[in-house]
Amino acid sequence: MTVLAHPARDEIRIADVLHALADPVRLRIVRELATHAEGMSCGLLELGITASTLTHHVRTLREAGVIWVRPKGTSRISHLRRDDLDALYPGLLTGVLAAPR
Amino acid sequence: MTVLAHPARDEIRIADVLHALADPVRLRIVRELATHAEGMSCGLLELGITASTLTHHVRTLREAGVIWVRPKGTSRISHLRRDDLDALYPGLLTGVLAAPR
DNA sequence: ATCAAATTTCGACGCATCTCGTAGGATGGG
DNA sequence: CCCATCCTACGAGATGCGTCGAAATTTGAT
Repeated sequence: MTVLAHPARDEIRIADVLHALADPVRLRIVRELATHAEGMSCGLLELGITASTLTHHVRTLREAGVIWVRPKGTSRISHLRRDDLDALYPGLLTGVLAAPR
Repeated sequence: MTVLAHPARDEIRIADVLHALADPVRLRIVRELATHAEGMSCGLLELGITASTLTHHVRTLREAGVIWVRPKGTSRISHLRRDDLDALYPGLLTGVLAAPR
């Protein structure tokens, strides 16, 4: 893959973001990334899924505008687009991350 | 139907709420209900769907814990569970409703 | 150049979901 | 009691989604 496509802030749509967050696996990824502001490789997470499934979820989050993904060596470093999401939907991310269940 | 089942506050799960909000039609319903604190019949909304499809969406929102539904005559009055959602996920509803797109 | 590690792509499989039409129940008015 | 209105239940069709395995790709190290 040459370049990873990310939506600009003004291209992010709330329905896509909500759909991206609605999956249990992706929600776990987002929670983990929220605790790693510097970014991290999602492949290091213990998610109980195969690598190909992880690729699918990371792409879903990226294309929805929830995370940034940049190559680093053979890995991909992901991190939350907290600034963009907070600007577009103030309180949404906070509310989701604060969820007791 | 005898009684409409609603999850108690502590039974509401974030994944269900996000899934319920992730559908365009349901998001429109939630936006409309947000402007009618006194509640309203969703059948009055111009959503471009059939009655049976509306029933499906209203049930999805109800079972996820997003709305209350109570019978009134031949209609069902729906209203947002804003207090419960704000208590569980402070900021989430605000962020969703503030969404420009 | 060769090899190993991380990730992606592709095809496929179930399962869920959104949609509708039709039929049926519940409520209120006459 | 009859009927109109609102909503629900059921079945069905089309689509979408999460998952996997196998093969291919990319990058860095030896």
